[in-house]
Amino acid sequence: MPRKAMRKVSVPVMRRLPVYHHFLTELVDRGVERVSSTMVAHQFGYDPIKVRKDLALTGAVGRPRIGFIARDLLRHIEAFLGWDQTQEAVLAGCGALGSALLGYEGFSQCGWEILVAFDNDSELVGTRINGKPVMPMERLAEVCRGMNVKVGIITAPAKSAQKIADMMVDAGLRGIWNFAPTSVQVPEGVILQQENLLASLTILGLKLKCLQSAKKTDLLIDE
Amino acid sequence: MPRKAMRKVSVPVMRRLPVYHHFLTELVDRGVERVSSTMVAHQFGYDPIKVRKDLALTGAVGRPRIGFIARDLLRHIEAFLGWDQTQEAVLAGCGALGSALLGYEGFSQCGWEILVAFDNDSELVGTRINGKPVMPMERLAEVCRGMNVKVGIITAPAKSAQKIADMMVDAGLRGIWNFAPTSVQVPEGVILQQENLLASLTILGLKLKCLQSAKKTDLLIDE
DNA sequence: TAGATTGTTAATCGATTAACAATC
DNA sequence: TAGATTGTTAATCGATTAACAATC
Repeated sequence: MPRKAMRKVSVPVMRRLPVYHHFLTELVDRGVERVSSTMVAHQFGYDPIKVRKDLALTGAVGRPRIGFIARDLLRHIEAFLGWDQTQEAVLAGCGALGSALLGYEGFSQCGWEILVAFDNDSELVGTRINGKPVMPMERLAEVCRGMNVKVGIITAPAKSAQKIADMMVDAGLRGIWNFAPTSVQVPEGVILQQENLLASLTILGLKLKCLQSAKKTDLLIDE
Repeated sequence: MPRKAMRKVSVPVMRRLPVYHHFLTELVDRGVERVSSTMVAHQFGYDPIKVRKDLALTGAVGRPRIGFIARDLLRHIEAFLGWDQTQEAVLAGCGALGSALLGYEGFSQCGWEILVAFDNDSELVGTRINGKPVMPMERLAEVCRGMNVKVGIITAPAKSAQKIADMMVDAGLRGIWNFAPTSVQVPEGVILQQENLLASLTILGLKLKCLQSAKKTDLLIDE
């Protein structure tokens, strides 16, 4: 096992690494064997030094003048992001968004698998959505404990989000990914990842407005 | 019209304001009339000074000892985020995720409306999904120009994302919100907002791993 | 070799946090 | 009034950027 550097990892870095990974995968698929930080940086308009530091975090080692071996770099990023290990989750709320996530093929790319979905709708319970069994909400704790799952995804309406989060915490889940457009409270020791689609759309709208009328508007910094 | 402060707005601020807005809306619905930065900060575990600065950006003015009038603050946030004006978009790719977005009620909260959806599937063309008409992809440019729409949402598979983005640019769109898990190139002057679900899930996984084995793991900074 | 790229150490820049006067 | 909260100005902290020696 390679010696891991004990360095701090910021959220921005964690957001960039998956993006690099995707780009590198495309390059490898096209037969490219060697990549440089400069090449990656240019693709995304980043500073090459920033990219080099990001990549260094993963433990990948490049060679001066040559750069990185693309496949090797990919493996390092995967190991760093935990994509080389299987991670399991359950999902609560089988509406349109929940169903979409149940069929999202991207998850398997990074080692995640949704094992079971839960819903209160008796029409759905017992069926399968994209191959995943749908069970009644009241079995959540039992199933999660039985399968030793630690992550739950909430794709239910806003008004039931807190109740579901409470059930998940009671079921021993330690990480919750919330798509419901509402703030949810979890106790200390439980990680809450809030997905905020409205924020993304709002940022797009603001950047656009800024671009269109450069005089009166506020300056926007992009990531 | 209130005098607007010409201050820089960072992406983190733009992400926090919608969250504050949601919380404040809940408070107002419960009959609360006055809120303080401290109250908001406590809800999200933020520094009160940070919240105060964020709120100050919107132009809202509070009173010492009293705080802000909740309704007034909401209006300022809405105006600042552009949520008080109608913004229109089209969507390309009516798969599970696209359909989910077409029915996402959150958009109307912040003034956005998806006018039309596009898809290549002749089974879908001519139907309506959640009330939105589905049209063939080749009509994209014509419809966008006719309706003067400037924002497009890509919810198509990764492999067709670039082609759709090119079509959108050709159709005169100035902002693209891409859900396809692939990097898309757009010319200068077009805003690209990349939605990266895998990054969010990866961050959750990393935080969880960090929490569980605090000794060997790297330090993670949360937002 | 020459030149490009890595990786590290220092400098900059900006966001967050602290300190404090003003005010209701 | 006393005390809490605002808003502003200064200090800190951390991420990004720059500089540069090492190396293939």
